[in-house]
Amino acid sequence: MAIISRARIWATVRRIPSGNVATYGQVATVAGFDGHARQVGYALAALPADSGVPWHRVVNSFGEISQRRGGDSHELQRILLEQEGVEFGANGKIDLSRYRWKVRHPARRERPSD
DNA sequence: AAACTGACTAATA
DNA sequence: CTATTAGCCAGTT
Repeated sequence: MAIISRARIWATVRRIPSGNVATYGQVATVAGFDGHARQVGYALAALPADSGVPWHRVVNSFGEISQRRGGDSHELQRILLEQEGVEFGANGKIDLSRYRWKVRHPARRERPSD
C-alpha cells in the first residue's frame, strides 16, 4: 500500500486535458490510489492558489461541482469549465459520457459501464 | 502526541 | 427523492 501523496494526485490532475473533466474517483484510480476518491478531494483542498494545476476539471461522480466548506471557488470552477467548452445541463450537471477524461492507460476503470 | 480538518463514493433504508 | 453508514488518509495545530 503506497503512501497517498498529494503531489502524486496533483500530478495526475495536471494530465486532464482542457475541455475534459474527471471524477475524484477517476483521479484516484489513475494515480494508483483506487478507492480513495476522498483523499483526492482533500489533496485539492490543500492545493496552493498558484500551483498551475487544473483543479477545476475535477468534479464528483454525478458530474456536479462539489461545494467547498469555506470560500467561493466553486463558482470560479464552473466559469473556467464553460470557458473550456464544457456545457452544463439545466440541473447544473455535466454529461460525463461526453466530457469525461479518457485515460490512455487506465490502471482500472472507475465504472465498467463504458 | 492527540485532535482536528477536508473538493468523495457506494450502498442501504 | 433525502438520510444515514461506512470506508478513506495526510497535513496542520
